[in-house]
Amino acid sequence: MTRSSATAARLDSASGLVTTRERWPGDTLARVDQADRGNGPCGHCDLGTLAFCDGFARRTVTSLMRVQCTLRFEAHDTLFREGDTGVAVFNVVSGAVKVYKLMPDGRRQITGFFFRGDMFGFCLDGDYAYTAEAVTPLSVCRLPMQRLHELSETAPEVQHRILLRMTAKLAQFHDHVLLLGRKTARERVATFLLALSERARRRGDPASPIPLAMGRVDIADYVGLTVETVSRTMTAFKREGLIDLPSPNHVAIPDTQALRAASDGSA
Amino acid sequence: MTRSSATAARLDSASGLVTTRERWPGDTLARVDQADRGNGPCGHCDLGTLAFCDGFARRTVTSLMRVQCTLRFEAHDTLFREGDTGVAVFNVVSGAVKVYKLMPDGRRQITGFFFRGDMFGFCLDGDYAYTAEAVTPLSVCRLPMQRLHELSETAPEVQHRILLRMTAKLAQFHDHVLLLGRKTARERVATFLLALSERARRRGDPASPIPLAMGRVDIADYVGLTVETVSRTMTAFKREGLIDLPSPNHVAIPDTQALRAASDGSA
DNA sequence: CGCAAGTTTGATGGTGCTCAACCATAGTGG
DNA sequence: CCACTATGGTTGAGCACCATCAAACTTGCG
Repeated sequence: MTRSSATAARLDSASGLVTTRERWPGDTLARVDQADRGNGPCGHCDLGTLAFCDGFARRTVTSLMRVQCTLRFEAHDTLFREGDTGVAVFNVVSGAVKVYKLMPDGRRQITGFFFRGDMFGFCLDGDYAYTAEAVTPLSVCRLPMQRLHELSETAPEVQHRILLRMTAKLAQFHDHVLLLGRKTARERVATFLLALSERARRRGDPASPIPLAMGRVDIADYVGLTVETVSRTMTAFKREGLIDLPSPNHVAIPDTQALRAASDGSA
Repeated sequence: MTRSSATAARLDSASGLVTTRERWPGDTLARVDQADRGNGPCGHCDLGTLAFCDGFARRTVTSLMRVQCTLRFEAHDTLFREGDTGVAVFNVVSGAVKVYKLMPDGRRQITGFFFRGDMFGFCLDGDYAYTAEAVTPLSVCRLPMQRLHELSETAPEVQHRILLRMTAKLAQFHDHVLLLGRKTARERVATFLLALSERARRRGDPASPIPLAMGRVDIADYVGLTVETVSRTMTAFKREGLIDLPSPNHVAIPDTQALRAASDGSA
Protein backbone atom coordinates (compact mmCIF):
# COMPACT_ATOMS: atom_id res chain seq x y z
CA MET A 1 0.00 0.00 0.00
CA THR A 2 1.21 3.47 -0.76
CA ARG A 3 -1.45 5.59 0.86
CA SER A 4 -5.18 5.00 0.58
CA SER A 5 -6.86 7.75 2.56
CA ALA A 6 -4.82 10.69 1.35
CA THR A 7 -4.48 13.57 3.79
CA ALA A 8 -5.92 11.82 6.80
CA ALA A 9 -3.30 9.10 6.73
CA ARG A 10 -0.58 11.62 7.27
CA LEU A 11 -2.00 12.62 10.64
CA ASP A 12 -2.37 9.27 12.34
CA SER A 13 -0.70 5.97 11.71
CA ALA A 14 0.71 4.99 8.37
CA SER A 15 3.24 2.58 6.94
CA GLY A 16 3.30 0.63 10.16
CA LEU A 17 4.93 3.30 12.31
CA VAL A 18 3.44 4.85 15.42
CA THR A 19 2.99 8.53 14.71
CA THR A 20 1.40 11.48 16.45
CA ARG A 21 0.69 15.00 15.39
CA GLU A 22 3.57 17.34 16.07
CA ARG A 23 2.89 20.39 18.24
CA TRP A 24 5.71 22.73 17.42
CA PRO A 25 4.91 25.96 15.57
CA GLY A 26 4.95 25.55 11.84
CA ASP A 27 5.09 21.80 11.98
CA THR A 28 1.43 20.98 11.46
CA LEU A 29 2.26 18.68 8.59
CA ALA A 30 4.92 16.67 10.36
CA ARG A 31 4.52 13.17 11.59
CA VAL A 32 6.61 12.24 14.55
CA ASP A 33 8.29 8.91 14.15
CA GLN A 34 8.55 7.29 17.55
CA ALA A 35 9.97 3.98 16.45
CA ASP A 36 13.59 3.20 17.15
CA ARG A 37 15.18 1.66 14.12
CA GLY A 38 18.59 2.40 12.80
CA ASN A 39 22.28 1.75 13.12
CA GLY A 40 23.04 5.36 14.06
CA PRO A 41 24.78 6.26 17.33
CA CYS A 42 21.49 7.23 18.98
CA GLY A 43 19.45 4.44 17.44
CA HIS A 44 16.96 6.85 15.90
CA CYS A 45 18.29 6.95 12.37
CA ASP A 46 20.40 4.91 10.00
CA LEU A 47 22.81 7.67 9.04
CA GLY A 48 25.81 5.88 10.56
CA THR A 49 28.90 8.04 10.31
CA LEU A 50 26.87 10.75 8.57
CA ALA A 51 24.82 11.28 11.72
CA PHE A 52 25.34 14.52 13.60
CA CYS A 53 25.91 12.65 16.83
CA ASP A 54 28.38 10.18 15.36
CA GLY A 55 31.56 9.92 17.41
CA PHE A 56 30.27 11.88 20.38
CA ALA A 57 30.73 10.60 23.92
CA ARG A 58 28.02 8.25 25.18
CA ARG A 59 26.76 10.90 27.59
CA THR A 60 26.46 13.48 24.84
CA VAL A 61 24.62 11.08 22.55
CA THR A 62 22.17 10.30 25.34
CA SER A 63 21.49 14.00 25.87
CA LEU A 64 20.88 14.45 22.17
CA MET A 65 18.60 11.42 22.03
CA ARG A 66 16.35 12.93 24.65
CA VAL A 67 15.74 16.13 22.74
CA GLN A 68 15.97 14.63 19.27
CA CYS A 69 12.86 14.11 17.22
CA THR A 70 12.49 12.31 13.90
CA LEU A 71 9.92 13.87 11.58
CA ARG A 72 8.49 12.75 8.28
CA PHE A 73 7.10 14.91 5.52
CA GLU A 74 5.60 14.45 2.10
CA ALA A 75 6.94 16.18 -0.99
CA HIS A 76 5.88 19.85 -1.10
CA ASP A 77 5.32 20.02 2.65
CA THR A 78 6.77 23.13 4.25
CA LEU A 79 9.04 22.54 7.26
CA PHE A 80 9.26 26.18 8.24
CA ARG A 81 8.81 29.56 6.64
CA GLU A 82 10.94 32.64 6.30
CA GLY A 83 10.19 34.74 9.37
CA ASP A 84 9.29 31.84 11.65
CA THR A 85 11.22 31.98 14.90
CA GLY A 86 14.13 29.62 14.50
CA VAL A 87 14.19 27.06 17.24
CA ALA A 88 15.76 23.98 15.73
CA VAL A 89 18.26 22.65 13.25
CA PHE A 90 17.53 19.68 11.03
CA ASN A 91 19.51 16.75 9.72
CA VAL A 92 18.27 15.02 6.61
CA VAL A 93 17.93 11.28 7.17
CA SER A 94 16.42 10.51 3.78
CA GLY A 95 14.89 12.48 0.93
CA ALA A 96 15.69 16.01 -0.18
CA VAL A 97 14.93 19.51 1.03
CA LYS A 98 15.05 22.83 -0.77
CA VAL A 99 15.47 26.14 0.97
CA TYR A 100 14.39 29.38 -0.70
CA LYS A 101 13.57 33.04 -0.43
CA LEU A 102 10.70 34.83 -2.14
CA MET A 103 10.42 38.38 -3.43
CA PRO A 104 7.19 40.37 -3.07
CA ASP A 105 6.33 39.80 -6.74
CA GLY A 106 6.83 36.06 -6.50
CA ARG A 107 10.32 35.69 -7.88
CA ARG A 108 11.99 32.81 -6.09
CA GLN A 109 15.60 31.96 -5.39
CA ILE A 110 16.48 28.56 -4.05
CA THR A 111 19.55 29.03 -1.89
CA GLY A 112 20.26 25.40 -1.16
CA PHE A 113 19.37 21.75 -1.57
CA PHE A 114 19.94 19.34 1.28
CA PHE A 115 20.24 15.58 1.07
CA ARG A 116 20.96 12.60 3.32
CA GLY A 117 23.43 13.64 6.00
CA ASP A 118 23.11 17.37 5.40
CA MET A 119 22.27 19.82 8.16
CA PHE A 120 20.19 22.94 7.69
CA GLY A 121 18.16 25.52 9.61
CA PHE A 122 21.05 27.17 11.47
CA CYS A 123 19.64 29.90 13.65
CA LEU A 124 20.86 31.29 16.94
CA ASP A 125 18.85 34.23 17.89
CA GLY A 126 16.16 35.40 15.55
CA ASP A 127 14.07 34.01 12.76
CA TYR A 128 14.69 31.69 9.87
CA ALA A 129 15.85 33.73 6.91
CA TYR A 130 14.29 31.37 4.40
CA THR A 131 11.61 28.78 3.81
CA ALA A 132 12.37 25.06 3.88
CA GLU A 133 10.29 22.68 1.81
CA ALA A 134 10.45 18.95 1.18
CA VAL A 135 11.35 18.08 -2.42
CA THR A 136 10.64 14.38 -1.97
CA PRO A 137 9.20 12.28 0.83
CA LEU A 138 11.43 13.24 3.67
CA SER A 139 12.72 12.08 7.00
CA VAL A 140 14.62 14.52 9.19
CA CYS A 141 16.15 14.53 12.65
CA ARG A 142 15.27 17.71 14.49
CA LEU A 143 17.45 19.13 17.26
CA PRO A 144 16.36 22.14 19.33
CA MET A 145 18.99 24.84 19.03
CA GLN A 146 18.58 25.92 22.63
CA ARG A 147 19.50 22.50 23.97
CA LEU A 148 22.45 22.25 21.63
CA HIS A 149 23.67 25.52 23.04
CA GLU A 150 23.22 24.39 26.61
CA LEU A 151 24.91 21.10 25.83
CA SER A 152 27.94 22.84 24.37
CA GLU A 153 28.79 24.25 27.80
CA THR A 154 29.83 20.79 28.87
CA ALA A 155 30.51 19.24 25.46
CA PRO A 156 32.33 21.73 23.25
CA GLU A 157 32.63 19.12 20.50
CA VAL A 158 28.92 19.65 19.77
CA GLN A 159 29.43 23.30 18.95
CA HIS A 160 32.59 22.47 17.09
CA ARG A 161 30.76 20.07 14.82
CA ILE A 162 28.15 22.72 14.04
CA LEU A 163 31.02 25.06 13.27
CA LEU A 164 32.44 22.51 10.84
CA ARG A 165 29.11 22.16 9.08
CA MET A 166 28.67 25.91 8.86
CA THR A 167 32.18 26.41 7.53
CA ALA A 168 31.47 23.89 4.77
CA LYS A 169 28.23 25.67 3.99
CA LEU A 170 30.01 29.02 3.82
CA ALA A 171 32.53 27.62 1.35
CA GLN A 172 29.64 26.31 -0.74
CA PHE A 173 28.07 29.74 -0.71
CA HIS A 174 31.25 31.33 -2.03
CA ASP A 175 31.16 28.92 -4.95
CA HIS A 176 27.48 29.51 -5.56
CA VAL A 177 27.87 33.27 -5.47
CA LEU A 178 30.58 32.95 -8.10
CA LEU A 179 28.22 30.82 -10.18
CA LEU A 180 25.35 33.28 -9.92
CA GLY A 181 27.42 36.40 -10.35
CA ARG A 182 29.79 35.45 -13.13
CA LYS A 183 28.94 32.20 -14.90
CA THR A 184 27.05 31.73 -18.16
CA ALA A 185 23.97 29.53 -18.46
CA ARG A 186 26.03 26.61 -19.77
CA GLU A 187 28.57 26.96 -17.00
CA ARG A 188 25.85 27.14 -14.36
CA VAL A 189 24.10 23.97 -15.46
CA ALA A 190 27.39 22.13 -15.91
CA THR A 191 28.56 23.22 -12.46
CA PHE A 192 25.29 22.14 -10.91
CA LEU A 193 25.38 18.68 -12.43
CA LEU A 194 29.02 18.23 -11.53
CA ALA A 195 28.36 19.23 -7.93
CA LEU A 196 25.62 16.61 -7.67
CA SER A 197 27.93 14.02 -9.18
CA GLU A 198 30.84 14.96 -6.91
CA ARG A 199 28.60 14.74 -3.91
CA ALA A 200 27.35 11.31 -4.88
CA ARG A 201 30.91 10.13 -5.35
CA ARG A 202 31.98 11.44 -1.95
CA ARG A 203 29.11 9.57 -0.36
CA GLY A 204 30.10 6.33 -2.00
CA ASP A 205 27.23 6.32 -4.49
CA PRO A 206 27.91 5.94 -8.21
CA ALA A 207 29.01 9.28 -9.64
CA SER A 208 27.60 8.85 -13.07
CA PRO A 209 23.98 7.95 -13.48
CA ILE A 210 22.86 10.48 -10.90
CA PRO A 211 19.19 10.84 -9.96
CA LEU A 212 17.74 14.35 -10.03
CA ALA A 213 15.49 14.65 -7.00
CA MET A 214 14.29 18.09 -8.08
CA GLY A 215 12.45 19.25 -11.18
CA ARG A 216 13.66 21.67 -13.85
CA VAL A 217 11.91 24.60 -12.19
CA ASP A 218 13.79 24.01 -8.96
CA ILE A 219 17.09 23.68 -10.80
CA ALA A 220 16.35 26.94 -12.60
CA ASP A 221 15.49 28.74 -9.37
CA TYR A 222 18.71 27.44 -7.87
CA VAL A 223 21.11 28.44 -10.64
CA GLY A 224 19.38 31.74 -11.39
CA LEU A 225 17.95 30.88 -14.81
CA THR A 226 14.53 30.06 -16.27
CA VAL A 227 13.15 26.57 -16.80
CA GLU A 228 13.41 26.99 -20.54
CA THR A 229 17.07 27.87 -20.44
CA VAL A 230 17.87 24.97 -18.15
CA SER A 231 16.00 22.57 -20.40
CA ARG A 232 17.60 23.92 -23.56
CA THR A 233 21.05 23.80 -22.03
CA MET A 234 20.64 20.22 -20.91
CA THR A 235 19.44 19.06 -24.31
CA ALA A 236 22.35 20.94 -25.85
CA PHE A 237 24.72 19.07 -23.53
CA LYS A 238 23.04 15.85 -24.60
CA ARG A 239 23.46 16.70 -28.31
CA GLU A 240 27.13 17.46 -27.71
CA GLY A 241 27.62 14.20 -25.84
CA LEU A 242 28.52 15.93 -22.58
CA ILE A 243 25.73 14.18 -20.73
CA ASP A 244 23.07 11.59 -21.34
CA LEU A 245 19.46 11.74 -20.17
CA PRO A 246 18.06 8.21 -19.90
CA SER A 247 15.04 9.82 -18.24
CA PRO A 248 14.31 13.44 -17.37
CA ASN A 249 15.33 12.67 -13.80
CA HIS A 250 18.55 10.82 -14.47
CA VAL A 251 21.78 12.26 -15.80
CA ALA A 252 24.76 10.24 -16.94
CA ILE A 253 28.12 11.94 -17.24
CA PRO A 254 30.30 10.03 -19.71
CA ASP A 255 33.29 12.40 -19.46
CA THR A 256 33.67 14.29 -16.18
CA GLN A 257 36.64 16.28 -17.45
CA ALA A 258 34.73 17.53 -20.47
CA LEU A 259 31.83 18.66 -18.32
CA ARG A 260 34.26 20.26 -15.91
CA ALA A 261 35.75 22.21 -18.78
CA ALA A 262 32.26 23.40 -19.65
CA SER A 263 31.70 24.44 -16.04
CA ASP A 264 34.32 27.18 -15.92
CA GLY A 265 34.62 28.28 -19.51
CA SER A 266 37.91 26.53 -20.18
CA ALA A 267 36.17 24.62 -22.96
CA MET B 1 54.38 63.42 7.56
CA THR B 2 52.38 60.89 5.63
CA ARG B 3 55.10 58.67 4.26
CA SER B 4 58.32 59.84 2.64
CA SER B 5 60.27 56.78 1.61
CA ALA B 6 57.48 54.86 -0.11
CA THR B 7 57.86 51.08 -0.12
CA ALA B 8 60.74 50.87 2.28
CA ALA B 9 58.83 52.57 5.04
CA ARG B 10 56.36 49.75 5.12
CA LEU B 11 59.02 47.30 6.21
CA ASP B 12 60.54 49.11 9.13
CA SER B 13 59.22 51.84 11.34
CA ALA B 14 56.62 54.33 10.21
CA SER B 15 54.12 56.71 11.71
CA GLY B 16 55.78 56.46 15.08
CA LEU B 17 54.91 52.83 15.75
CA VAL B 18 57.39 50.05 16.36
CA THR B 19 56.90 47.55 13.56
CA THR B 20 58.65 44.42 12.37
CA ARG B 21 58.27 42.27 9.31
CA GLU B 22 55.68 39.56 9.75
CA ARG B 23 56.81 35.95 9.26
CA TRP B 24 53.62 34.04 8.63
CA PRO B 25 53.02 32.52 5.23
CA GLY B 26 51.41 34.93 2.80
CA ASP B 27 51.90 37.88 5.09
CA THR B 28 55.02 39.33 3.54
CA LEU B 29 53.35 42.70 3.18
CA ALA B 30 52.05 42.98 6.70
CA ARG B 31 53.48 45.22 9.37
CA VAL B 32 53.05 44.02 12.88
CA ASP B 33 51.85 46.73 15.17
CA GLN B 34 53.39 46.13 18.58
CA ALA B 35 52.13 49.26 20.28
CA ASP B 36 49.35 48.97 22.82
CA ARG B 37 46.84 51.69 22.28
CA GLY B 38 43.12 51.33 22.42
CA ASN B 39 40.10 51.14 24.63
CA GLY B 40 39.29 47.57 23.60
CA PRO B 41 39.05 44.77 26.17
CA CYS B 42 42.55 43.54 25.35
CA GLY B 43 44.10 46.97 24.92
CA HIS B 44 45.26 46.20 21.40
CA CYS B 45 42.51 47.91 19.44
CA ASP B 46 39.87 50.58 19.85
CA LEU B 47 36.92 48.49 18.71
CA GLY B 48 35.20 48.70 22.09
CA THR B 49 32.04 46.58 22.09
CA LEU B 50 32.67 45.65 18.45
CA ALA B 51 35.81 43.75 19.46
CA PHE B 52 35.72 39.99 19.22
CA CYS B 53 36.93 39.65 22.79
CA ASP B 54 34.42 42.13 24.22
CA GLY B 55 32.58 40.73 27.21
CA PHE B 56 34.73 37.65 27.64
CA ALA B 57 36.08 36.65 31.05
CA ARG B 58 39.38 38.27 32.04
CA ARG B 59 41.19 34.94 31.70
CA THR B 60 39.85 34.42 28.20
CA VAL B 61 40.82 37.90 27.12
CA THR B 62 44.33 37.35 28.42
CA SER B 63 44.63 34.13 26.44
CA LEU B 64 43.48 35.90 23.30
CA MET B 65 45.87 38.81 23.90
CA ARG B 66 48.81 36.43 23.91
CA VAL B 67 48.02 34.97 20.49
CA GLN B 68 46.52 38.10 18.99
CA CYS B 69 48.42 40.11 16.45
CA THR B 70 47.54 43.49 14.97
CA LEU B 71 48.55 43.86 11.32
CA ARG B 72 48.52 46.84 9.00
CA PHE B 73 48.21 46.79 5.22
CA GLU B 74 48.09 49.30 2.41
CA ALA B 75 45.29 49.38 -0.13
CA HIS B 76 45.64 46.57 -2.72
CA ASP B 77 47.78 44.45 -0.40
CA THR B 78 46.76 40.80 -0.38
CA LEU B 79 46.17 39.28 3.08
CA PHE B 80 45.89 35.72 1.84
CA ARG B 81 45.08 33.92 -1.37
CA GLU B 82 42.59 31.27 -2.37
CA GLY B 83 44.32 27.97 -1.73
CA ASP B 84 46.55 29.20 1.11
CA THR B 85 46.26 26.99 4.16
CA GLY B 86 43.86 28.71 6.50
CA VAL B 87 45.40 29.30 9.88
CA ALA B 88 43.78 32.44 11.24
CA VAL B 89 40.66 34.54 11.34
CA PHE B 90 40.75 38.32 11.08
CA ASN B 91 38.83 41.14 12.67
CA VAL B 92 38.80 44.47 10.90
CA VAL B 93 39.89 47.27 13.21
CA SER B 94 39.82 50.00 10.57
CA GLY B 95 39.63 50.18 6.81
CA ALA B 96 37.92 47.81 4.42
CA VAL B 97 38.63 44.36 2.98
CA LYS B 98 37.24 42.61 -0.07
CA VAL B 99 37.17 38.89 -0.52
CA TYR B 100 36.90 37.32 -3.97
CA LYS B 101 37.21 34.28 -6.17
CA LEU B 102 38.70 34.20 -9.64
CA MET B 103 37.89 32.05 -12.66
CA PRO B 104 40.61 30.67 -14.94
CA ASP B 105 39.83 33.31 -17.59
CA GLY B 106 40.03 36.17 -15.12
CA ARG B 107 36.39 36.74 -14.33
CA ARG B 108 36.14 37.85 -10.72
CA GLN B 109 33.37 37.63 -8.16
CA ILE B 110 33.68 39.55 -4.94
CA THR B 111 31.85 37.52 -2.31
CA GLY B 112 32.07 39.98 0.53
CA PHE B 113 33.22 43.33 1.88
CA PHE B 114 34.32 43.64 5.47
CA PHE B 115 34.51 46.79 7.57
CA ARG B 116 35.30 47.87 11.11
CA GLY B 117 34.15 45.21 13.53
CA ASP B 118 33.63 42.51 10.88
CA MET B 119 35.24 39.10 11.09
CA PHE B 120 36.43 37.09 8.09
CA GLY B 121 38.70 34.23 7.12
CA PHE B 122 36.74 31.42 8.78
CA CYS B 123 38.54 28.18 8.15
CA LEU B 124 38.73 25.04 10.25
CA ASP B 125 40.51 22.37 8.38
CA GLY B 126 41.69 23.11 4.90
CA ASP B 127 42.48 26.10 2.79
CA TYR B 128 41.01 29.52 2.34
CA ALA B 129 38.35 29.31 -0.36
CA TYR B 130 38.98 32.87 -1.51
CA THR B 131 41.46 35.71 -1.69
CA ALA B 132 41.36 38.61 0.77
CA GLU B 133 42.63 42.03 -0.28
CA ALA B 134 42.74 45.41 1.42
CA VAL B 135 40.46 47.97 -0.22
CA THR B 136 41.83 50.87 1.83
CA PRO B 137 44.65 51.24 4.33
CA LEU B 138 43.80 48.55 6.77
CA SER B 139 44.30 47.47 10.34
CA VAL B 140 43.26 43.97 11.37
CA CYS B 141 43.43 41.83 14.47
CA ARG B 142 44.57 38.32 13.61
CA LEU B 143 43.66 35.32 15.74
CA PRO B 144 45.09 31.86 15.03
CA MET B 145 42.24 29.45 14.52
CA GLN B 146 44.04 26.61 16.24
CA ARG B 147 44.32 28.53 19.50
CA LEU B 148 40.70 29.61 19.30
CA HIS B 149 39.75 25.98 19.00
CA GLU B 150 41.90 24.98 21.95
CA LEU B 151 40.54 27.86 23.97
CA SER B 152 36.96 26.83 23.32
CA GLU B 153 37.54 23.64 25.33
CA THR B 154 37.58 25.72 28.48
CA ALA B 155 35.69 28.78 27.23
CA PRO B 156 32.74 27.71 25.10
CA GLU B 157 31.66 31.33 24.74
CA VAL B 158 34.52 31.83 22.30
CA GLN B 159 33.19 29.24 19.91
CA HIS B 160 29.68 30.49 20.46
CA ARG B 161 30.64 33.96 19.39
CA ILE B 162 32.22 32.62 16.22
CA LEU B 163 29.00 30.71 15.65
CA LEU B 164 27.04 33.93 15.97
CA ARG B 165 29.24 35.69 13.45
CA MET B 166 29.00 32.81 11.03
CA THR B 167 25.24 32.63 11.36
CA ALA B 168 25.01 36.31 10.50
CA LYS B 169 27.27 35.76 7.52
CA LEU B 170 25.14 32.84 6.35
CA ALA B 171 22.01 35.00 6.49
CA GLN B 172 23.84 37.65 4.46
CA PHE B 173 24.73 35.04 1.88
CA HIS B 174 21.12 34.03 1.50
CA ASP B 175 20.25 37.64 0.73
CA HIS B 176 23.14 38.02 -1.66
CA VAL B 177 22.29 34.82 -3.51
CA LEU B 178 18.77 36.15 -3.97
CA LEU B 179 20.24 39.39 -5.30
CA LEU B 180 22.54 37.64 -7.77
CA GLY B 181 20.06 35.02 -8.87
CA ARG B 182 16.89 37.01 -9.26
CA LYS B 183 17.31 40.77 -9.07
CA THR B 184 17.60 43.24 -11.93
CA ALA B 185 20.51 45.66 -12.29
CA ARG B 186 18.52 48.49 -10.67
CA GLU B 187 17.46 46.29 -7.79
CA ARG B 188 21.01 45.07 -7.25
CA VAL B 189 22.53 48.52 -7.03
CA ALA B 190 19.70 49.82 -4.85
CA THR B 191 20.03 46.83 -2.52
CA PHE B 192 23.77 47.32 -2.29
CA LEU B 193 23.52 51.01 -1.39
CA LEU B 194 20.75 50.33 1.12
CA ALA B 195 22.80 47.61 2.78
CA LEU B 196 25.71 50.01 3.22
CA SER B 197 23.38 52.64 4.62
CA GLU B 198 21.69 50.20 6.98
CA ARG B 199 25.03 49.02 8.20
CA ALA B 200 26.20 52.56 8.90
CA ARG B 201 22.99 53.25 10.81
CA ARG B 202 23.37 50.14 12.95
CA ARG B 203 26.89 51.20 13.80
CA GLY B 204 25.76 54.64 14.91
CA ASP B 205 27.18 56.43 11.87
CA PRO B 206 24.97 58.72 9.78
CA ALA B 207 22.89 56.60 7.42
CA SER B 208 22.69 59.06 4.60
CA PRO B 209 25.85 60.57 3.21
CA ILE B 210 27.62 57.21 3.12
CA PRO B 211 31.21 56.94 1.95
CA LEU B 212 31.97 54.31 -0.70
CA ALA B 213 35.25 52.72 0.30
CA MET B 214 35.34 50.67 -2.92
CA GLY B 215 35.42 51.71 -6.56
CA ARG B 216 32.83 51.03 -9.24
CA VAL B 217 34.68 47.97 -10.49
CA ASP B 218 34.53 46.38 -7.05
CA ILE B 219 30.86 47.19 -6.71
CA ALA B 220 30.23 45.63 -10.11
CA ASP B 221 32.17 42.49 -9.22
CA TYR B 222 30.17 42.26 -6.01
CA VAL B 223 26.67 42.61 -7.45
CA GLY B 224 27.40 40.59 -10.57
CA LEU B 225 27.27 43.38 -13.14
CA THR B 226 29.76 45.34 -15.25
CA VAL B 227 31.23 48.72 -14.30
CA GLU B 228 29.29 50.39 -17.07
CA THR B 229 25.96 49.07 -15.86
CA VAL B 230 26.70 50.09 -12.27
CA SER B 231 27.70 53.56 -13.37
CA ARG B 232 24.67 53.98 -15.64
CA THR B 233 22.33 52.74 -12.93
CA MET B 234 23.73 55.11 -10.35
CA THR B 235 23.44 58.14 -12.62
CA ALA B 236 19.91 57.00 -13.45
CA PHE B 237 19.11 56.93 -9.73
CA LYS B 238 20.58 60.39 -9.45
CA ARG B 239 18.44 61.70 -12.34
CA GLU B 240 15.36 60.22 -10.69
CA GLY B 241 16.25 61.78 -7.34
CA LEU B 242 16.62 58.41 -5.61
CA ILE B 243 20.18 59.21 -4.59
CA ASP B 244 22.63 62.08 -4.74
CA LEU B 245 26.31 61.84 -5.61
CA PRO B 246 28.17 64.78 -4.05
CA SER B 247 31.36 63.00 -5.15
CA PRO B 248 31.86 59.65 -6.87
CA ASN B 249 32.67 58.16 -3.48
CA HIS B 250 29.78 59.56 -1.49
CA VAL B 251 26.13 58.64 -1.79
CA ALA B 252 23.28 60.48 -0.14
CA ILE B 253 19.93 58.78 0.19
CA PRO B 254 17.17 61.39 0.49
CA ASP B 255 14.31 58.88 0.68
CA THR B 256 15.15 55.47 2.09
CA GLN B 257 11.68 54.11 1.42
CA ALA B 258 11.87 55.04 -2.24
CA LEU B 259 15.21 53.34 -2.64
CA ARG B 260 13.90 50.34 -0.77
CA ALA B 261 11.01 50.13 -3.20
CA ALA B 262 13.56 50.14 -6.03
CA SER B 263 15.50 47.37 -4.32
CA ASP B 264 12.84 44.68 -4.59
CA GLY B 265 10.81 45.74 -7.59
CA SER B 266 7.85 47.07 -5.62
CA ALA B 267 8.46 50.43 -7.32
C1' DC C 1 -9.42 8.12 -22.70
C1' DG C 2 -8.84 12.73 -20.90
C1' DC C 3 -6.63 15.52 -17.86
C1' DA C 4 -2.77 17.54 -15.30
C1' DA C 5 1.89 18.37 -14.44
C1' DG C 6 6.31 18.59 -16.10
C1' DT C 7 9.47 19.00 -19.91
C1' DT C 8 10.84 20.39 -24.39
C1' DT C 9 10.93 23.28 -28.49
C1' DG C 10 10.17 27.58 -31.14
C1' DA C 11 9.87 32.69 -32.17
C1' DT C 12 10.75 37.20 -30.52
C1' DG C 13 12.38 40.88 -27.77
C1' DG C 14 14.77 43.24 -23.83
C1' DT C 15 18.26 43.72 -20.42
C1' DG C 16 22.69 44.13 -19.65
C1' DC C 17 27.41 43.14 -21.92
C1' DT C 18 30.99 44.56 -25.18
C1' DC C 19 33.70 47.74 -27.35
C1' DA C 20 34.93 52.40 -27.70
C1' DA C 21 35.45 57.04 -26.70
C1' DC C 22 35.21 60.81 -23.62
C1' DC C 23 35.56 63.25 -19.13
C1' DA C 24 37.24 64.39 -14.30
C1' DT C 25 40.60 64.38 -10.92
C1' DA C 26 44.95 63.99 -8.92
C1' DG C 27 49.67 63.39 -9.18
C1' DT C 28 54.18 64.30 -11.67
C1' DG C 29 57.83 66.59 -13.74
C1' DG C 30 59.55 70.21 -16.71
C1' DC D 1 52.31 77.16 -13.40
C1' DC D 2 51.00 74.19 -16.79
C1' DA D 3 51.21 70.38 -19.92
C1' DC D 4 51.37 65.45 -19.48
C1' DT D 5 49.98 61.20 -17.70
C1' DA D 6 47.50 57.79 -15.12
C1' DT D 7 43.51 56.24 -12.95
C1' DG D 8 38.80 55.89 -12.37
C1' DG D 9 34.26 57.21 -13.78
C1' DT D 10 30.78 58.30 -17.32
C1' DT D 11 28.43 58.04 -21.73
C1' DG D 12 27.22 56.04 -26.31
C1' DA D 13 26.18 52.45 -30.08
C1' DG D 14 25.42 47.76 -31.25
C1' DC D 15 24.71 43.20 -30.22
C1' DA D 16 24.37 38.62 -27.64
C1' DC D 17 22.50 36.01 -24.32
C1' DC D 18 18.91 34.74 -21.95
C1' DA D 19 13.94 35.89 -20.62
C1' DT D 20 9.38 35.94 -22.23
C1' DC D 21 5.45 34.21 -24.41
C1' DA D 22 3.39 30.43 -26.75
C1' DA D 23 2.61 25.85 -28.09
C1' DA D 24 3.66 20.95 -28.60
C1' DC D 25 5.11 16.82 -26.45
C1' DT D 26 5.58 13.18 -22.70
C1' DT D 27 4.28 10.76 -18.75
C1' DG D 28 1.44 9.27 -15.07
C1' DC D 29 -2.98 8.90 -13.16
C1' DG D 30 -7.98 9.11 -12.31
